[in-house]
Amino acid sequence: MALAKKHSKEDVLHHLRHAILTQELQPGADLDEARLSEEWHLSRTPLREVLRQLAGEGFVEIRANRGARVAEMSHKTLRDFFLAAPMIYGAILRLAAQNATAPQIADLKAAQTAFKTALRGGDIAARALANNHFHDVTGRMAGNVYLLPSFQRLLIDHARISMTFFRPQDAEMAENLNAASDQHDAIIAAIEAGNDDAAADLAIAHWNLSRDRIEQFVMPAGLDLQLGTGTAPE
Amino acid sequence: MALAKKHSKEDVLHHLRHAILTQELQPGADLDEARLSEEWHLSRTPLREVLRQLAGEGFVEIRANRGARVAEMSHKTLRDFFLAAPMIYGAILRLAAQNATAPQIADLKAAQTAFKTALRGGDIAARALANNHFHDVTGRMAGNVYLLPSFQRLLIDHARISMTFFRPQDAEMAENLNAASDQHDAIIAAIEAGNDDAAADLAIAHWNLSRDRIEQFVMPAGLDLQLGTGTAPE
DNA sequence: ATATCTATCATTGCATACAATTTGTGTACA
DNA sequence: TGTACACAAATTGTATGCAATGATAGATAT
Repeated sequence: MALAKKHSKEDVLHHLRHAILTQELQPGADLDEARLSEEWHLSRTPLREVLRQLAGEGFVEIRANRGARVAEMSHKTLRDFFLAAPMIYGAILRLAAQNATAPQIADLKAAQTAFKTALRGGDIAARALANNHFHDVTGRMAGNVYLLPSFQRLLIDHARISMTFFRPQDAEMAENLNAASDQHDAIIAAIEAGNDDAAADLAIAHWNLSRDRIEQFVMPAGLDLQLGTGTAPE
Repeated sequence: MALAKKHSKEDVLHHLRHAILTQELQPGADLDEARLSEEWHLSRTPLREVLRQLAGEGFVEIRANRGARVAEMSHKTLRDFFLAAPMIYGAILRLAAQNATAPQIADLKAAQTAFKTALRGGDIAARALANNHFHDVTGRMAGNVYLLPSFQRLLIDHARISMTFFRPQDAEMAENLNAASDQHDAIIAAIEAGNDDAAADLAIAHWNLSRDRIEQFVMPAGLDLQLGTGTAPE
């Protein structure tokens, strides 16, 4: 897996980021320096620096003398998330519509194409990563150094939350995803037209859709069975 | 200066943060690993980790194979700053008013007392640090993990911009500072009363005041002399 | 005189060895 | 049986030496 000698530090960074975004490494998972350094054929010194950098980006948390763990997610996290997301994302998309350059718009379209491909492909992790990349591009379009740090953290947990709350069997959820894809298309159109009001509105709508998806999961319709009986009531 | 063996890593962190906030270390200044490690009696390994951590917090920038520098500030920075600040800070103060606990309010009052003392003391750097601490406390009151990263970056450059654009001789600027102090008092009152609308409004007003102070500096009234003559016109 | 190539120097990056801290386990004693 | 203490093991933190990379200056050729 990890034989390339040259950029192995970057490789670890990318791998860990992906693994955390896709929940291959779950929140709270222990990141052992010694194990990782063996696994990636890298000494502990640069590996510790990688973990420090990931901590700065919000992927992991480091406690003194107690090592690194994948950043936790709690109930409070969800609330904080949906409180902050519409505002930050609205601002990002508004600025993106104002400032996007032609090559950036090309990037965004490519990201959306990849997202649609991933949608058809059915690999949940690939979807989450593609979606993450789409939004990441909008962040760079906005180009505001003060907004970016919060936005990036939102994107991390957006991916993780999606992975947590996604039920592949559910038809309603599939429909929801198609709606999300359509919104991406609308977002691209608004940005390309430089219509910042429309872009900001779409941001809100997009996050509301996410919220609906999660509400479906957190507060499902009650099971139509009584515990311990194994038969439907009445 | 640095003889305590025990927490020297933390010491370096604090020192560098302060030095950067007060512009003792100016934007773009080179941070040499070897020099710092001698100066603080610490080997290069932990010192590099300190620099990595500061990079994550937005104090410094690291370029591969080319070392660390104090984070730059450009013209664009100022624009980005005043674009993002009212929104983020408004949100922070709104949440602070909703969520502040009694001990946090006590902290905030203590911070404001210290700020007033610093105002009278006349040490510009001390003022900037005291002001920074006041706002930092409001950030913790808000307690939203997604908003905090952007807020902290705003605070870093708020301190640095203040240090850059402050003219101690100017009477108008002294008056402006008193107004800022009064706003701090009003902010405390709004938070203590749990009045989130008022807190959010005060946030906007507070940043507008900052903007006025900087506009005075960036766009001063033209000098009443003609270049090259040495005499007043007319 | 200018430009380019090369050799040397300074600085950063990585690996290994060692020290310190924390965690886990066993045992003695109430 | 439960608690406290002490020792052992595992893991993190730090120091130092060496390798690799980028900057600088000098020499040579055009």
